[in-house]
Amino acid sequence: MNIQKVLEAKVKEAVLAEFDTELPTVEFQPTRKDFEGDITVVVFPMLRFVKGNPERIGDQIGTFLVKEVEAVADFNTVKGFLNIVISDAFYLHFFNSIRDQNDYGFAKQIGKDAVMVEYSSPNTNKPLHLGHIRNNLLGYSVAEILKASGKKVYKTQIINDRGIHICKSMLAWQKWGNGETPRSTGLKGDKLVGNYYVAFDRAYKEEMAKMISEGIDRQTAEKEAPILLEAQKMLQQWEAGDKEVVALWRTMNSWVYEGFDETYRNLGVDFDKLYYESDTYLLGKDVVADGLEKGVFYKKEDGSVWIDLTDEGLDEKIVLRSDGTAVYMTQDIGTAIQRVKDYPDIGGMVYTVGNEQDYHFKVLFLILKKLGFSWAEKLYHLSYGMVDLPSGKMKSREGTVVDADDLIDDMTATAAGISKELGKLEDYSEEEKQRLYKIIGLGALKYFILKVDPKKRILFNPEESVDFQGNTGPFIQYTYARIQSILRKAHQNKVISTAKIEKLDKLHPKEKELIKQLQLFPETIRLAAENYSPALIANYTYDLVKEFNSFYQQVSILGETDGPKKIVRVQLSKKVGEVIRSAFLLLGIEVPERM
RNA sequence: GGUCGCAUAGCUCAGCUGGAUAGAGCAUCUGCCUUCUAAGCAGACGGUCGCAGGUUCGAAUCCUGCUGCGAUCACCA
Repeated sequence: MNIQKVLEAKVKEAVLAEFDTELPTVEFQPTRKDFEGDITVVVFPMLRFVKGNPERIGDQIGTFLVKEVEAVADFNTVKGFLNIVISDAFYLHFFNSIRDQNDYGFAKQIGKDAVMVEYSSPNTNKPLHLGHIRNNLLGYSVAEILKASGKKVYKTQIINDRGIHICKSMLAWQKWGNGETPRSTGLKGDKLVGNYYVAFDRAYKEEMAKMISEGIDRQTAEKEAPILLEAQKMLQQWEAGDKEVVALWRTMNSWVYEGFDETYRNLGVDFDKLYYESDTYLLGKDVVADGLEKGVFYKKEDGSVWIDLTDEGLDEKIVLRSDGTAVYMTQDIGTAIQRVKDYPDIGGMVYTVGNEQDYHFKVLFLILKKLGFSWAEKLYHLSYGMVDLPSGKMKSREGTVVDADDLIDDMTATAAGISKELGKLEDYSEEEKQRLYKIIGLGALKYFILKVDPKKRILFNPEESVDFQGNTGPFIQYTYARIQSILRKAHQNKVISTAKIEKLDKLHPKEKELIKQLQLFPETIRLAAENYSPALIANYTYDLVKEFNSFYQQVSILGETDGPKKIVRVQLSKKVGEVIRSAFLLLGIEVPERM
């Protein structure tokens, strides 16, 4: 039972008994560190209903609570703040109640509705970079958090496997590739294809420069450079099903997929269902026809179809070109509907896409609502800020990107360097070491990205490597490893006991703080799910870990001579370890047994 | 120009539906490894919460205006 709920009822009771007044709500906050107490009732808001001196009101309520509520041991009132001291027995009892819950903090499945979470969704013409990493980590983590909050989740992505971008790579490969393959070059498939995308761009720019020097204006040059026209022609051939073009497209995409799979595997993300744009790009047109009949859309004289969103403070938006072909919006409408057809239990969707597309999703969701789909109310654009470099935006064509694979390797190498310096793992095999370095390196990277509020942009400076000390993934992993070390020793010394210690003289203040922090875990998961924010989980875990390290420093665990106390401390350490592990699982970060 | 987002310590970030003296980490400086892992702990230093108004008993938090940064406003994706 939640202590705050109990107190809320009792405070209301107290006010009714003492002042003959009914309170609508009671405001609580955790007691600040500088005061004695665990939970604080703010008296000020009551003054609207109860006349009098806040300090005296607080005292009266406090006296009532001490008398009526077993868990309330003491209180003090400072100005308008009634600080309530909760008994050690209550915390100990609470701890015992969660001690054996393996899935502590995770909600049971609520309702039948599933959520589909889309993330990653790359173009297939170039390798993944740091921006994609943020996207993947966010999407994956939010999916896990939603699961932990009791939702059924389908992870998905739509792979942008067709369009002018891939034709550019294909064309360049055709021209200058000499039949190169990942196998013949030893290059990762996505890297190989990406190189040709860059090669295309270089040639394109050269042609433009030449045209401009011949007196053609820039705009015309941009549109009419021969190589671009050639790529556009290739796209038309693809759409017409030209055998040779389609075969090349298949081959090059398959190279890219192999590369992507490797990166996803390294990153530790996965998907339940893949959608390909080549399958979905024609979807949505029939829906537009429906919407026309319903009057959601209207047709202009030239035959193009639009929606008027000026009433909602937006613009008019095209949903079908005058030649009857689909635009991006059309596809997205069709794809959303297709997904619900594929998974009828979907009650909502989350789109993990950068904030540059805020407007697009606002419009998309509005259209789907206007079309009357029940699930349209539960669509969420998980919009996140760009990852910028000190030099500005990352641009793949200009080679100013932080490559995903390289970054993962760098982080692993840094972890290896630090680890070797500390030299605590001499008895590990080389294989075990490599595995550990990767866990730590990835832990540093993932935590670095996920601890920041998704909507804020991230500045990544490749010169300054990501920290491994302080508020970082490795710090938290280190604490976990420390706990495991204690548990191993406790096991050897047979201090592990399943006995529930219900009575102790007194909890150490640090023990009490730890239990209080543990208590917050379920609520933190709920909040993180509600706000689609892994950052809340990261911050929670950091606070927990800081509290534990302080406890570890001040209080002897295995050195404690009092038997029951020692058992509680070991059990508490174990539980903290479990919560760290659970929380990090939600962030997609592994924890090591040693480091 | 219209719309949306962001602005907190030198740097990177917390700060829940408004509540007590605005918190961490990094960096700088002090201590602490013959006791459970020093990737740690304890402490010092560091703030006009972008600016100006407003609402309120009370504002970093809510409202308005302004400034700065970013994004977006295609029969592109």
